[in-house]
Amino acid sequence: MGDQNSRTRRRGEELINAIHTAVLEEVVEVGVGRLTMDGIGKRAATPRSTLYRRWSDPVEVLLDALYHAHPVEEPTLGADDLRGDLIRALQLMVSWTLSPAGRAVATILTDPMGAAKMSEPLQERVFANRGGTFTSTVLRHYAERGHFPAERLTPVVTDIGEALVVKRLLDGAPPSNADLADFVDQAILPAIGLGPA
Amino acid sequence: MGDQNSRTRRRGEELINAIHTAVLEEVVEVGVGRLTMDGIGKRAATPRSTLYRRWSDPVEVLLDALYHAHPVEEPTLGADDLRGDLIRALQLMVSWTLSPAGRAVATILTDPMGAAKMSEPLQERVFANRGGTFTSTVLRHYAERGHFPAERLTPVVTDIGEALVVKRLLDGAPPSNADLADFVDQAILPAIGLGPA
DNA sequence: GCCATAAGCTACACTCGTGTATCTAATTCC
DNA sequence: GGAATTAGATACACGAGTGTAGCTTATGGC
Repeated sequence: MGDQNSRTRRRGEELINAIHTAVLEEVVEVGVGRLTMDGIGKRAATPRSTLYRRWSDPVEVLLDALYHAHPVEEPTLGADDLRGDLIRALQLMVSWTLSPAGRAVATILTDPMGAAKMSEPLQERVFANRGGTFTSTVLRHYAERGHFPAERLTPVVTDIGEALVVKRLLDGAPPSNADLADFVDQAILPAIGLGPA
Repeated sequence: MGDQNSRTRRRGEELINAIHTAVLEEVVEVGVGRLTMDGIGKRAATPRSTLYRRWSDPVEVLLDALYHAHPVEEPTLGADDLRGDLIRALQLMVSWTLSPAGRAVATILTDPMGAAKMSEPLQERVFANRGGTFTSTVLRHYAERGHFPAERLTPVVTDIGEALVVKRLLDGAPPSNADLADFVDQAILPAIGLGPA
């Protein structure tokens, strides 16, 4: 007995993954401003000295974790199903936002100091992959195929879906699939002239 | 010379106002998580002991400041000008959001710890005054007078304007009046069936 | 003008996070 | 199985923020 604590000493990838997981959890809980090597170390059950061997400060650890997180998926396009594709694009956005990396990014972007310190590296890594907003990919596709007048595709219109999702998330209640369908039916589709009226 | 530092010793209201101003500035700069008695005291040029005589911790100071801040204005209703009233309601929202108290509230709501600790007292104070969202007051008024079908007035529709404003604010670019007009013309009005199409 | 009130100032012990340094011991490569 | 590597465990001095306490001194009411 008593050999459980020493039987597994994590190394390399395994250890780093544990640390990455720990930072992402930690930042969501305390915010970027209160991110500390101590907190990360305790959560990952590793001494600070191990952290300092690789990173110089908590923000470096966080950036590294985000860099290694899974990238954002691209919305997939169905065949002639604008409404369905819009809903799926918003579902994609919601599920990413609720993932550890997504929650961490949200925490950073809304932090007074975090946004200033980290927005540049974040832009490159997290947002460069998808070329714009989630719904705009879908909307552009169907506008090009003449499903609705292309002049309706303004910056405001491509923001509507994401804006409604963000507002619900800020209110603390992640939108359900039914909510997303309402966003599409009651806000986005009317805005491109395909409303029920 | 040398009597400038002792000529004015602030007392009562004057001192408290200075402290309130200081907390609101401080919280916007560092966030709720990093709010300290020390920081507030330095910004207000008053020793910590004076703060502790009145409040027990930084969050108490902040809540007190918000409690004494000017409340949110109600949107005023013009005569038969739905579009103009909607734009004015959003202007009201933007200007409040950019005020010291508004910025402080935004910082609190998006802070991981702040939201949990303070949302209840905040709800009562800041949001109780206006019965809902900025645009919904306007929309309800015109729906009751038959300017558009009342069944279009869903929770989603009353959120559109606020959601777009919030998204722009999060992006770091407060919407101009022209932007607000676009929100109304391209998103809200179409959603209630009064679009250009 | 006197005096109670309350602000300004300073010091103290305490906690928490920081970097760094040093030592021990588990893993892995050869 | 031996050696190099690298995680784990302390320990340390340092700075920042915390509450508290005590003293000094403007200020305003009487």
